[in-house]
Amino acid sequence: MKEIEKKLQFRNIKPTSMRLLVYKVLKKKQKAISLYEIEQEFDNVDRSTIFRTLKTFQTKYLIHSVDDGTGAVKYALCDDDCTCSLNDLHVHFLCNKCGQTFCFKEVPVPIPKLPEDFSFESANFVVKGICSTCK
Amino acid sequence: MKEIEKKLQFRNIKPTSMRLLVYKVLKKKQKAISLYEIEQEFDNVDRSTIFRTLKTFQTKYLIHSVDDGTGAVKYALCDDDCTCSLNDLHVHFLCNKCGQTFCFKEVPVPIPKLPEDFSFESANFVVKGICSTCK
DNA sequence: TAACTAATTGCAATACTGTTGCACTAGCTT
DNA sequence: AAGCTAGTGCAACAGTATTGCAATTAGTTA
Ligand SMILES: [Mn+2]
Ligand SMILES: [Mn+2]
Ligand SMILES: [Zn+2]
Ligand SMILES: [Zn+2]
Repeated sequence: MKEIEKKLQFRNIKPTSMRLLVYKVLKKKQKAISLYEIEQEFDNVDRSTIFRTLKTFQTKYLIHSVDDGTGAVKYALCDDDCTCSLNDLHVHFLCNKCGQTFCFKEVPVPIPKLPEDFSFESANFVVKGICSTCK
Repeated sequence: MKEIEKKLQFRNIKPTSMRLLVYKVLKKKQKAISLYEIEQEFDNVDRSTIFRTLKTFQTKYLIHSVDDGTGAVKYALCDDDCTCSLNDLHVHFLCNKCGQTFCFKEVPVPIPKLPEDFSFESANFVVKGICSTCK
């Protein structure tokens, strides 16, 4: 338990009870999940509180977000040493069957050759298909 | 002018005046643009009509869509021989400065090696940076 | 041509996600 | 204890996408 508090403190986030709860949900899921999904995990927690918690987490590089095209942004825990820079970019996978979104942290985003004078700053690469469970 | 009508008919789309107008806007822009941007090009055209026009176009592979993370889906013309299959997938580029979204039709989406038992069906690859104009 | 039919369009209402203002509270500091 | 600050809850709002339904148009048949 202290474990989680340390993780937050390491990222300069005051470990309030709400934040610990949200963190635990993200930890438990081990996937990228939406604000709505997090909300469903609780009985009486306000959406905007979760929303602001996620913003805080993201600013401090505790989590990153993915837009998988389903309409809702999804969030997942970063690795301990993540700074959400180019090196930390990885491929995400949306299962067309179950709708779950996976972090493929071991699959880096390939950097394609761009036309002259277009610079690369970041990227969102979402692969869609069928996941191993739904196969 | 007949030119455009033929393009629509070739895709089995009845070339109504609304549809010709929407097509012409997409043609003129030569970029991926949102429903809202298309709406702005006209004085008195209903949003839902444009919306349904785009759905029709997309179903018939006349256009494809990109979710670039800006909140609004963007649409761009397909090539004549496009069937929106794996071969037709290409990289899109969102300029962080001007917000415009470009189709890089000559840059195919790289297919990364996925973990065991995850299948590839399609992908959305959006690169973000500064475009050649904003540079 | 008149009547009939199906597709298209316009208008209004709604859903869904994300975002903000503001008041209240809990916890820390002096 | 009083004051200060970050965090929280509630409600309202914004932006985009989507739908129901009635009105219109285009095409077809008698
Ligand atoms: Mn991830
Ligand atoms: Mn494109
Ligand atoms: Zn699945
Ligand atoms: Zn630009």
